[in-house]
Amino acid sequence: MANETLVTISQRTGFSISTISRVLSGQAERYRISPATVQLIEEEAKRCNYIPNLLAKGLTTRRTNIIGLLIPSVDNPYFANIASVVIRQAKTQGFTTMVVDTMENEKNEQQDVLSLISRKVDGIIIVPCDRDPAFLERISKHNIPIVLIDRYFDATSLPYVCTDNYQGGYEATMHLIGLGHERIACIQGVPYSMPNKERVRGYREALRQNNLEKNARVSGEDFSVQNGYLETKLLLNGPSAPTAIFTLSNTILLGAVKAIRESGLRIPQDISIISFDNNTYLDYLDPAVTRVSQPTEEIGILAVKILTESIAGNEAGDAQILIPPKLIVCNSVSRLAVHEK
Amino acid sequence: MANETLVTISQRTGFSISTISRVLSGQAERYRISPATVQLIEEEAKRCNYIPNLLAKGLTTRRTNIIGLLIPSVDNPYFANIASVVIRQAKTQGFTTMVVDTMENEKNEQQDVLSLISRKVDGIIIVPCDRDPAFLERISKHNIPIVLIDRYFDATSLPYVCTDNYQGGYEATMHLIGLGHERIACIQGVPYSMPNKERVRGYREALRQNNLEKNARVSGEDFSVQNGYLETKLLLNGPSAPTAIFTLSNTILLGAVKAIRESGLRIPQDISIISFDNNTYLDYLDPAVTRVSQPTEEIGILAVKILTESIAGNEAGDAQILIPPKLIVCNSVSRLAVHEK
DNA sequence: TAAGTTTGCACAAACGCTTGCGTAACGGCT
DNA sequence: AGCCGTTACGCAAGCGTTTGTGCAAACTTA
Repeated sequence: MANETLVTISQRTGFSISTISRVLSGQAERYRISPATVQLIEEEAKRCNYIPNLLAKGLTTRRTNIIGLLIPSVDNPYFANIASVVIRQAKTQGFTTMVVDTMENEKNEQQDVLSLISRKVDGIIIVPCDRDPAFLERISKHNIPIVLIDRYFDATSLPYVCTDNYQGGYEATMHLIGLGHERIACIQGVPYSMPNKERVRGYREALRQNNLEKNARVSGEDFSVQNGYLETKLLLNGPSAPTAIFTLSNTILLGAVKAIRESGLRIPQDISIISFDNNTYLDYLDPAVTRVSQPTEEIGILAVKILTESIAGNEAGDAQILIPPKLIVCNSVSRLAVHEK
Repeated sequence: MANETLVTISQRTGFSISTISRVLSGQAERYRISPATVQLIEEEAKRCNYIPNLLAKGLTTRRTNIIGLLIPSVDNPYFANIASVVIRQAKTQGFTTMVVDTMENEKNEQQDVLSLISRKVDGIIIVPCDRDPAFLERISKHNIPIVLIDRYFDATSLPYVCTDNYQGGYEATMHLIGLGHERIACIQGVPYSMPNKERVRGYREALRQNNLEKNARVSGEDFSVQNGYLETKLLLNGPSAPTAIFTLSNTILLGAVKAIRESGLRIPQDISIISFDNNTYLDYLDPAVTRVSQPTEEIGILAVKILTESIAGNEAGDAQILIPPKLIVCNSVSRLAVHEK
């Protein structure tokens, strides 16, 4: 009872394989198969639980309706969220998604991309962790569409959909300044990564516009809880401690919160904090954390849209899109009285 | 430069397709291909960037080295974590994972399973959301291995790897009782789901062993924040409010915390709380939440192991395994003085 | 009724790979 | 010289589809 194929149905109904194929793939009228025949074949297919072999179909049609999604860590809620959106959105377009976890390792990334190509995915959506676009650009020439998300490269023609990290950094900092803060420290993640660079650029620009550039303090080296913790310790114990800290990711935030609590300081009375990345739990911290929320939903949806268009041959494929983030204001930032400055 | 195949390599090297195939799939010595030939072919393959077509390979070998993973919600950190483990573990065994989000919908689930079978996955790991195992059992007869995780069915021979939810419910409740609590309310999720039933059973058994069964109070109807919020409101405003609340999931917990805060009560001084599910953020709530942590790592690893064994033909395939959870003690439960009882 | 048109389907090649079997060439042995 | 065992590879079938083309039979039309 296991493997029904077009052949077995053909034998049992007496029609040729091609007729069966056309009926079962909805091409009946295009090939003028009579309604009677169609019904016979469809009934038999149903009866014997025919399941088409998509490998064979893919081999001949050169289309698999699979898109590959590569992300650095499925375990990170931010990426999991994006994956969730992409999977759902792809499904509405008739695509199945293969999710690969590159573990933030460029070696893995290259290997995984090749593996997906081997599997003949129709297109690839990727959060690149390589510093160099060369590999992906080469792949892209192989006429397989690629869309970058969350991170992009400086001088590349690869299409991307990302948060406008510059604006996020800028708005967060302006928010702090607007409430009277002047000594604002920024704890960053991986310094060379594009999102990080842009966030820092926004931070600096906001300071500059308010003649505070001399107060700029950027430290930190990766997107880890540990990093947030250590850098915060240093800030709190150093000279002229900041009145506010801007953490560039949710992980860094957690480390910062831990360090602040250990020091006995209260948020926001003694020190204010603002962060990048959104998360349900941030509403349940005490106090709820003011943050820059990235438009994951829009990113996922747009990426799929661009990719599927490109797969369909419509060259909307070279879109390079930045989506503005949203500032979610909660209670982790205090308004400073003038004398406190 | 696009599509190199065995044929093109064959033409350029002058060797037959079969020879190329055997060399490139490491079967060279088994078929006594001379070292000189091997080197020639391998060099040419490298030079022209040959990428094997796994569709074709799958068609002939009837093995794809893909496993399908179906989970109810990629967006839920608990499931995302499991997915992460499965993907990583599967990769070490040479398998790629196709992740599908069933959105907690049994109709989707069936459709998704069929789709994966169409794609000729070698096996399936699934968090079932159907109440009835009939469909999966039928599929399983189709000689495609299936392993259930996180949830299982009562009277089925399908292999599974799950948390020992009974023990989790029992230990959490015993922990509360041990600290002097006697009025312990339990807010549950979907009542008929196996994990929920088992957790409640453990809760009741702990009460019973301490002659507190008359105090048992189980309410709630699904694993949502909303549910946790509403049920907690009811509990706090009802007669003889509990001294402790046991929430059966992280989502329910969040709702409960919100309700408690709104009521002005303090945790744990005024009311204690303990929850199911682990999450980094729980350490950063104030206070950090005492919780029953599910062994996601072990579940994922074991599930992959059982599945791959079964795929390999070794009938370790009918394992049914419960793994004990771990109690993580934080500060959300107070010790009650005797007179407070 | 002959010629032309339409209807309804079958043939067979192709997709890229694996694999059982066959066999030519060569060397060693008697 | 004849026989045999290796060595080193090639042949061709088959996996389950799709799809361009071909072709009888039926139906029109004049």
